[in-house]
Amino acid sequence: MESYNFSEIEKKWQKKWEESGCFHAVNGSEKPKFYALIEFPYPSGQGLHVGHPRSYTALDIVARKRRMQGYNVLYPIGWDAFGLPTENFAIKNKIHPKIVTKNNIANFTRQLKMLGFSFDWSREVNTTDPEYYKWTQWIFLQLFKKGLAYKTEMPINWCTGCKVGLSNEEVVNGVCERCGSEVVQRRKSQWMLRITDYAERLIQDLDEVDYIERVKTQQKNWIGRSEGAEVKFTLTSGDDMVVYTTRCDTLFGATYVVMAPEHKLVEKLLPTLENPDEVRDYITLAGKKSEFERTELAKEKTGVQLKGVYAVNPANGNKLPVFISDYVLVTYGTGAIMAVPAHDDRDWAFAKKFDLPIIEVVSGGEDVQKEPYTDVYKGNMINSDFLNGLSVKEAIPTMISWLEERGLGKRKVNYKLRDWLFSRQRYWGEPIPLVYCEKCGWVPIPEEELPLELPEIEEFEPGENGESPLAKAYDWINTTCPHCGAPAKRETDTMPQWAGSSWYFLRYMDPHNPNEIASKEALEYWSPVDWYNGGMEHTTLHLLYSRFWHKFLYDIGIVPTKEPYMKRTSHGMILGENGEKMSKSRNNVVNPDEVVHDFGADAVRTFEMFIGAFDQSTPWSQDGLKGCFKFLERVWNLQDMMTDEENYSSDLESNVHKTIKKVSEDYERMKFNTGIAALMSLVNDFYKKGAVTKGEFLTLITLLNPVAPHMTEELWEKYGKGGFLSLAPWPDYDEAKTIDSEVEIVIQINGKIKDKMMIPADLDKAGIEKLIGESEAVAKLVDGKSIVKTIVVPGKLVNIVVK
RNA sequence: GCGGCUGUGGCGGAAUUGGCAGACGCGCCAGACUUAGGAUCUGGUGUCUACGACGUGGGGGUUCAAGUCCCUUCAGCCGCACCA
Repeated sequence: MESYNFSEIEKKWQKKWEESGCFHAVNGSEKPKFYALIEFPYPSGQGLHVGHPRSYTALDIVARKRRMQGYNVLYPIGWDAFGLPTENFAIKNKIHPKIVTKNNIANFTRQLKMLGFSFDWSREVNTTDPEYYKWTQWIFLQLFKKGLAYKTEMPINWCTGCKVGLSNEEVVNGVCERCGSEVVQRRKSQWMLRITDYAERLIQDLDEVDYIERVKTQQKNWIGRSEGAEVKFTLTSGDDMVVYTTRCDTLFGATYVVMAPEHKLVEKLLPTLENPDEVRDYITLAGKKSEFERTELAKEKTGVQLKGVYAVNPANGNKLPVFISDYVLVTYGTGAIMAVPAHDDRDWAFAKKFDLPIIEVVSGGEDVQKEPYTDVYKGNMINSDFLNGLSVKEAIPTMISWLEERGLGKRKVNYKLRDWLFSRQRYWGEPIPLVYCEKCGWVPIPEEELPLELPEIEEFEPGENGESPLAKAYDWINTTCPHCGAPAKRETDTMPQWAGSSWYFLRYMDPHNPNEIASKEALEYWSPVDWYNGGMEHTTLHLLYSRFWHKFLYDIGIVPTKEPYMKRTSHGMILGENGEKMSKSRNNVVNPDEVVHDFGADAVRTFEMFIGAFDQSTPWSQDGLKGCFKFLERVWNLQDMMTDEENYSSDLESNVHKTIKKVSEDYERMKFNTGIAALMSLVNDFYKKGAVTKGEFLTLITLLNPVAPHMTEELWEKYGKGGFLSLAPWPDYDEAKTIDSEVEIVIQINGKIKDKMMIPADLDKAGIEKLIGESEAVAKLVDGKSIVKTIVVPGKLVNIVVK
């Protein structure tokens, strides 16, 4: 027997799989479908990270197993290739981003193929391919036509390094998520998508899908639904000021009101105030601060009273002072609040600083002059007129009804979610397919003109004034209005990277269709994605955005399901050997090329699955990888002790059936580490015995195939039943044979283990008790003490409680 | 501050419904085979004051029985962060 030459074997089978097209999914098949999806990678210049194969191998195992179980499996791959790193690299090195992307994709392709994933490469998509982004643009046009895309001037987060507007999500601790430069506020006209219209459905429909709980929680937290009420306060100036509150039960405890500095009413009131200059100064100051600074300085509350005006508390007619303060956000609720310092931390801090009254209206706390009492739904109402004595839970609806009857307020649901900033002043993104005409306004380009391709330009740098690089492509910009024919200009902003990844899973279903996103039949057959695995870092934004687009496509009759993904799981990170996150600066990066070269793809795949619990972060270990390589070698070397016997041997039969069951279940539950451990145990059993039957060996390599496909294909070719092992049937097990006839039970005295005993597995409680009663060993253990009681757990243990 | 996750041998980690803590792997120790071994095979390996006792971050509780359930506390990681 020749030794295990993994590099030769792996090349051989990768070639055979590719040439045969055995992993291609079939449209219009009679078989049941299974659609497994991994997050398509961003082809960065650094090449594959060892984290990528963790996710890809996991779903590869599930996909391969399902294929062997007779499913028509779609396991596709593609490239999320627009985006800033490529563009920045292009600018720095004066290479066209198109070329950079092409090179990076070539490298990623090589690396992915080297790892032997059963991707259907014939369906590869690339978000930067005009034939792909044609449909990204098409979806945008439908959003525009339905009024879900709109342009508005608004303060944006401006990255001083990338010179690009960022969404809130892309600003981390006041700096750009990508380049780390300072982010400042700027006003700019931007395209927005009305994701907020879908907020409620994005929460509600989570009930219909099988996402791991923490993903659902994160989606819900991000959308941030809150139930409360809008309450109208009339000002002494005669104006109405509406506040939003979730605690309208505390209305009697309101001792002042606050508006955001940007609130429209402030501007209006300014001329009538006693202190307009002071107020104006404060507004200017607040406007200069970035959102980060405003939140960063949260400890110290600031604000200015609008002198000369008061707000009338609708509950009791009290006149309350009116403030502006930047602790109130203009973007949430109504941009104005009623302050109840006794029962809100922020209001309390503000009241203390400005020496405002603090009135307790909910009992149950300590002295509210010393600290606010903020527990929700606890305590009873006091100092609150008709609410007195009610619990908080009762008081809220009572107050809302009272307000509604008098036209002073109404029930209101608010969301933290804001509309999606969809414009980027960048070159390397999908052009927004709209034209601005002086007469007609924003006009969509005719669908038959899609794709609107990116113009070829020389300079990709964004302008200092924040203009898109496309603004310099004069020939491209200047066009005619599709509506009236007058001279018009194209939109020069491009779409964010999220755009192409919001619908790519649909394109895989029918990737070469020139007429539609995908054919109706393909969408009907493949939708929804059965199982989507990806990183926790994408569980808020990418998932939310793509669910939003999918719901929109559902609404306009394109896709057949409300939700795109039936099941979502997440993998943990692979850390450096020192337990820290892998990074160049920490010098702990593991290069997939090197480890595959040294130990082979099968060993790397096996190790990445064996390394630890799939959803948990775990450090890399070169020794652990070696151990998995050794395991594969032990499987390979079993050839030497293999007999011709086709059946399982009688002494190991039960073991084999148990292993089939365990491995089948563990792969489905993503407990790959314990599944592989079971295979290792079985191999150890063969070694202990010094023999393995051919039947046992073939079952072993079939179970191992999804994890280590190359080596097992090679062994199947030598000993198996012909064809690809990857397409051979998954082994069955006989439930009856997984059950032992005799089991070992534990004898405990007062909960301490004293002895063990083999008994027939089907013995019931009474039978066991009888057996124990007759046992001399047990009698010795009890030794004259009186038995208080005996607990019998069939098949597990007997606990004798003695005195 | 809010939300979520995690604490188990020297290390990575196992342990359906409370029922033998430490599966499997690494590392380490010993033996076999070897000219040799950073190869391979076999055996051992939680701790201790060791025929017994103690052990799942700490403290308390429920139970015949707790890594698992309850209360409390500490530490670390991740996400959000003035959202009224």
